[in-house]
Amino acid sequence: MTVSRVINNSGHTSREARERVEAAIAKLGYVPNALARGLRFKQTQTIALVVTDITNPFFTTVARGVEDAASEQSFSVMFCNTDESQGEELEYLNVLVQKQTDGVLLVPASDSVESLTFLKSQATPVVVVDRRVSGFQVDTVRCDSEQGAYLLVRYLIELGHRRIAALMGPRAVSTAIDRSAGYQRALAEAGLDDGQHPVLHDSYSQKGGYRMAREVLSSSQLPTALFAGNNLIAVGVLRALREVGLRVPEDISVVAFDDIPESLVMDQFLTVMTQPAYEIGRRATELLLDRLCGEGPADVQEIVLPTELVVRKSAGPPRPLA
Amino acid sequence: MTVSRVINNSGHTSREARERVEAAIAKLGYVPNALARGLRFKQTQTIALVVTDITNPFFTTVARGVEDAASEQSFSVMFCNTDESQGEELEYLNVLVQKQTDGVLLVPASDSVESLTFLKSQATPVVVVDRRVSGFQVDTVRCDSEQGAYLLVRYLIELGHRRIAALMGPRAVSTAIDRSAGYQRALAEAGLDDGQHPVLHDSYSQKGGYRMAREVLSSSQLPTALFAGNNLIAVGVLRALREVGLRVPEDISVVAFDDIPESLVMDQFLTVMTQPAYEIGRRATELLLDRLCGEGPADVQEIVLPTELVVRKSAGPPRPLA
DNA sequence: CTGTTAGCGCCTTCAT
DNA sequence: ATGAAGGCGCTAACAG
Repeated sequence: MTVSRVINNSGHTSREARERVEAAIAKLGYVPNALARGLRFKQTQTIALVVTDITNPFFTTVARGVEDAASEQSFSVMFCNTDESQGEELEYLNVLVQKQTDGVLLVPASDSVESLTFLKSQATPVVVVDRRVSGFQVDTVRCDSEQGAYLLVRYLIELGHRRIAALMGPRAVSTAIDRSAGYQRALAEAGLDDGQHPVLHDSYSQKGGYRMAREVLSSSQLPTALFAGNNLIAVGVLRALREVGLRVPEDISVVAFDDIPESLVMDQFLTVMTQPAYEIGRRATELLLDRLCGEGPADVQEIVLPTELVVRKSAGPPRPLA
Repeated sequence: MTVSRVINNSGHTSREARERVEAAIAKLGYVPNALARGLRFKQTQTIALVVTDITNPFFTTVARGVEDAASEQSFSVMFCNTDESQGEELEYLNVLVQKQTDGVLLVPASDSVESLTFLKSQATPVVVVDRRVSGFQVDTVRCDSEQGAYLLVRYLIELGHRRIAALMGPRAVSTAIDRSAGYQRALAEAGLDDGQHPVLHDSYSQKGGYRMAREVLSSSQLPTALFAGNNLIAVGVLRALREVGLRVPEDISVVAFDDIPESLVMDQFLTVMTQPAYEIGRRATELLLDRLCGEGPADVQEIVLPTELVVRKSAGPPRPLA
C-alpha cells in the first residue's frame, strides 16, 4: 500500500495521498504492527538484560544504564532474573531466542559455556557483563575484580592488619574467584600467606554475609579485618558484628567490593572499591548495539573499566592487642 | 507441516514421524519463531512494566514481584523508565503497543488520562500500579497513601509533636497528594491545622529531600518533626539534618513513607510506613494476566493493600523548649 | 506516483 | 496420519 510509504517516509507519494493517509491514521488510531515488521526484517529492536537479581542495587544501576543507552537508539529492553541458576538462565535464553531478541546482555550465573554456545548456535549476539567466562571468546564489559581486591586488601595491610578474612560470593562465580585471587596476591606480597587466613564462600546476599561473619566470629582466632565480597555481604557482616557488640572500625575493620548508592544511605560509612555500574550497563549496551549494526571493531572486545577505592569510615588501624 | 503438530503436541502424528522431526530439531537446533506465532495469535506472551525510575528500591522490589509472577505463567516482562515524564510515558506506550505487548502495568507519571485513553483505544489491558488516576475507571493495585500518612502523622502527634513539616513528592502525583491529605487530616483531627504547617513539594529523590529540608531549616520557626514523602526524600532529609548538626531523634524527629530494603542498610533506623512492594507487583501482575485470559472479576478492581507502621529510632518526643 | 505480487514463519482448515 | 492452501501485517521489488 501507499500507507507503508507514508509511514516510513520512503519512496514517492503525492501530497494529496499522504494527507489522506495521515488523516485516516489519526482518525482510526492506527499503530503499525512491529511484530509483522520484525518478521519481515528479522529485527525486533529489542535486546535483553539477563541478571542474577535485579534487586541488587549494583544490577539495578547497570539496568538503568542499559535502558538509557538502549532507548537512545530506539531499542527496548527485556529483563530477566536468573537467581544465579544456570537452569533458569538457559530457559530465559531460549524464550529470548524464540522472541527473536536481537541481542543479549548476560551476567552469567556460572562459569559454564553452555549458554554462550547456545546463543552462538542461534547467531544471537551477546555481551557478557560483570563476569568472565573461561574458555570462550566473547565481548565482555566488566571491572578488574582481581586488581580491585588486591588494592583493597593492600589498603588494609597498609593500615597494619595482619589477619584478614575474606567473605566471598559463590565459589563458581568469576567475580568471587577473582576477588579471592586478588586478596591472596596482596597477602602473598606482604608475606602473610600462611594458609591460615579464612576464605569463606556463600551467596551474594545480606544473609550470606551474616552467616559467614557469624562463622568467622566463632573461630578461636579472630581476624582484625574483614573483606566483604560485595555490598550485600557487607551489610550482613555489619549486622552480625553489631549483634556481637563489635564496633567498626574500633574493634574490627570492614571493607567491601561495590558501593551502596548514595541515594539510599544516609551516612556513607563503608570503605569500598566501587565499580561504575551505570557505565558498565551503558558501555555494554553500546557495544552490543554496534555489533547489531555490523559496526564496531572486528575483534572480540574485552572492556575493563576502572574501579575506585573510596576510603570512608569502616576501616582503620587494627586494635592493639589487649 | 507435521512439524507444527509435533511441537505443539496437537493433532495426531505417527510415532515414526514424530521421532524423525524431533531428531531434526535437535540436530538443527531449531527454535520456533515466537514472532510469527504472535502474528497469527495476536498474543505475544509479553507484558510491560512502566515505572518512573527502576533505581528507586520500591520500584525495584515491585519489579521483582512482577517478574516472578509473570514468569510463573510464562510471560516475559519489558521494563521502561519514564523519569516522571508524561511525554516519555506516551512514547513508551506507543512502542509497546506497536510491539503488541499483551498488557501493561503502569505507574502513571502524572494524573493525566491521556495514557489510559490511548491504551483503551488500542484495546490494551492496563493495571495501574501504586498511584491513582482520577476520572478513569481502571484496575488498580496500590496502598492507601492517605490513610498511611494519617496514621504516621498521628503517631507523631501522639508523641507530642505540634509542629510538623511535610516534605512531599511532585505536586501532580497522586501519592504525594494523598499523603499530604492524610497529613492534613491528622493535623485537623488534633486541632493543629492553623495553616502554618509547612508543606513542600519536590521530586521523589534524595536531592529533593535535601533541598526541602534545607528550606524548612532556614525558616524562622523550626518544626519538631519532619514527614518525608518517600524513602529517598528521607535519606536527603537526614543528610541535610546531619549537615546542620541536628541529631535525630533528639533534636528533631523524622518519619517516612516507604521502607529501605533491609538487605541494603545496616541499621534499620528510620521509622516508616511500609508498603508491601513485592506483593503490589505480584498482585498487579496476577490481575493483569487474569484479564488477559478473560478470567477474573467482571468489574473494575481497585485493590488496596495494607501499609504497616514500623516504629524504629528516628522519631521520639519533641525536644523541650530551651 | 501508486498498486500488485510475493514471502517472512506460524497455524487452522480442509482435503487427501 | 499427513499435506496443501491461505492469511496474520508488513514491505521490497516490480509493474503499470
